[in-house]
Amino acid sequence: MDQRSSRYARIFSVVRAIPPGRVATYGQVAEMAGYPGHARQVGYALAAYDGDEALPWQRVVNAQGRVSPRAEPESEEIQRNLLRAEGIVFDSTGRLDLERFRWA
DNA sequence: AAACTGACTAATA
DNA sequence: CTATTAGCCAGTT
Repeated sequence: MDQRSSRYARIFSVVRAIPPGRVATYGQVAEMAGYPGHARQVGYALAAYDGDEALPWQRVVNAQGRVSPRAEPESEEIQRNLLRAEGIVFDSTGRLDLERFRWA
């Protein structure tokens, strides 16, 4: 993907702005990017991410404070690993405290 | 051009 | 707690 999709560009911009040790929900990113209600589009944007540019995609979780399942089952563990390394704590059910870690 | 497919969410039952 | 419904949009077939 490239600049053709201005939507994606703005979404990535917001994701890149999430500070370490914090997380944001898809809906939150969409809203901050200027697309309220387009939470799904945020997920699609990340799914289309090649890996070229630096992007902390792991800091984006769903509204339940959980890592959304995707094609690769192992990537879920990778994501939680990255977040734990930043100080995020998951409970026994694999859920994190949004009230505490959510990026305002 | 039409149909399918997904890293989502909030509301309702 | 699970299931269903409806909004949303871009890339692929």
